[in-house]
Amino acid sequence: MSLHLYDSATRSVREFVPLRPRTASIYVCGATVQGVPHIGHVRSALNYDVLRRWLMATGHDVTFVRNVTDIDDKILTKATEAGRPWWEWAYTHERAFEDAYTALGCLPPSVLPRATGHTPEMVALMARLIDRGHAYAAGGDVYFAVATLEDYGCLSGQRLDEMSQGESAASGKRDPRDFTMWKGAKPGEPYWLTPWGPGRPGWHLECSAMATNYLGAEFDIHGGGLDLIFPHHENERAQSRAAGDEFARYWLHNGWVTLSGEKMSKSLGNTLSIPATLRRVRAVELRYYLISAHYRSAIEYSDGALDEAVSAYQRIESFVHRVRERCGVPESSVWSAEFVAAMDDDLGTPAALAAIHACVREGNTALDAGDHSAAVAAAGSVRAMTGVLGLDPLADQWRSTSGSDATSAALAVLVDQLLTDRAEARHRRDYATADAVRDHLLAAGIAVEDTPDGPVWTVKGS
RNA sequence: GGCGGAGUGGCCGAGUGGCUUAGGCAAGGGCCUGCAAAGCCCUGUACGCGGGUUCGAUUCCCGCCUCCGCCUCCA
Repeated sequence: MSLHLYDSATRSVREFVPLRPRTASIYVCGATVQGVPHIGHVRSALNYDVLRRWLMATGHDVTFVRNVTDIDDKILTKATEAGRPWWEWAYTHERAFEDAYTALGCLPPSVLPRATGHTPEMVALMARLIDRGHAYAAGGDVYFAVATLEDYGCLSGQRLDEMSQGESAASGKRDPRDFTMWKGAKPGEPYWLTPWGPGRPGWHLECSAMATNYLGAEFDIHGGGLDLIFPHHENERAQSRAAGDEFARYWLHNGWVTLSGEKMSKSLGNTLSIPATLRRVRAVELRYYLISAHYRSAIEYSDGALDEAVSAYQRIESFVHRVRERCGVPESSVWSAEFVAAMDDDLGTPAALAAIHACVREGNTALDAGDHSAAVAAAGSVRAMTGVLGLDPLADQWRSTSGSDATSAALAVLVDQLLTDRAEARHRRDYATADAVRDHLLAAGIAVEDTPDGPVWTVKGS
């Protein structure tokens, strides 16, 4: 079995065969940086991060492009409302998105292109399309003529004759279904110069131009949220195919995070921001929650479900920590066959997590039996598998930043002294004193457990 | 109107024509422990409704109900 992925274009699971062996090129639609990131945005990024990590783990050299849409109607509108320059508004939110992705453990992209930095490529693409008769300039705008592309609509399953009529009057469209590739400048708006007049990029054009600029005319995987299939991805595909590019070979789309049964979206205002969520749970726990459902399923967010995910993750984490305290740091080792099969089956993270939990149970049993080598082996596997998902409890990413090595060492001396006192109290059966020490430490955030190897203490949340 | 997705045990959430019918969380019982904690073992007996196909359907087919998404702002 090798990696199989569900391809939205063919509506089927297909074996992933990269264009060039042992490599993978991925383009993911990033955010329009108009506001604060919410957990739906992060879920999307997380899914492609898991895809990327699995490809890397299985020996692929991955080029991963995630764009930033930093010029758009909403950015201009919101910046104006806030009385700030549009570029400051965009960059502020770009930083907020990058901070969220980084906090959740997403690997940085190979390149993070901004729309505003790629207008020459967009102009070149429009020129090719106009030459080929697929696009036309009118009234300062440039439009794509959808009727000129025979299979327009095939990605999303839309039929041209069934499509509603789009924005109507006052534009220079020849056909109301044509979409805007380039918007002519209005007074006071930023603009870039083109042979057809000053203006700014339309949303679809920028992704076609940037994807092919960095990945070539044909590349492996194009990803994004389910709502991007139409019109965004349909139009990207239309532009690039009409220009003669092969474009994406596999189209992946992730499901929603819904809130109160509705899609979380900017326009509905029912969003749950990342900064707010991270005040409640740790980033790694949120990551576990968002990965615990299959990427194509909808997640109906609830505080209760998030709490359950926190407990589930802590079970894994606590096993690895117990092994570390009692047997030394387990080195990342091998994946189980079940884990590999799950990941290869369209990134089956639920089954992959089940494989991890099976390994945790085996390891706990070994630890209880005093079989340290089996426990270390299990913990090594757990580290390897959680590592692929970006959830390794001992990864640097998730290390507590609360203290330096020096303060940790100082703390250890003090705690060990208290535990020595407690051991002496227990030895003379003075359990009241022994329990008082334990309660005292617990109140300070230090949990003490008695094990066959002696007492083990951990700082909560480390 | 067109296109698409979903309804699973107390909760989250996979999956499958029957076989051991994931996994986690929560609950109850047990083991372990001075007591805890953690862990381990056991228990619940689920697939929206009505038909059909089949030896057998939660899984396939038909109809119905409910919910959700997209149809040029959206991860």
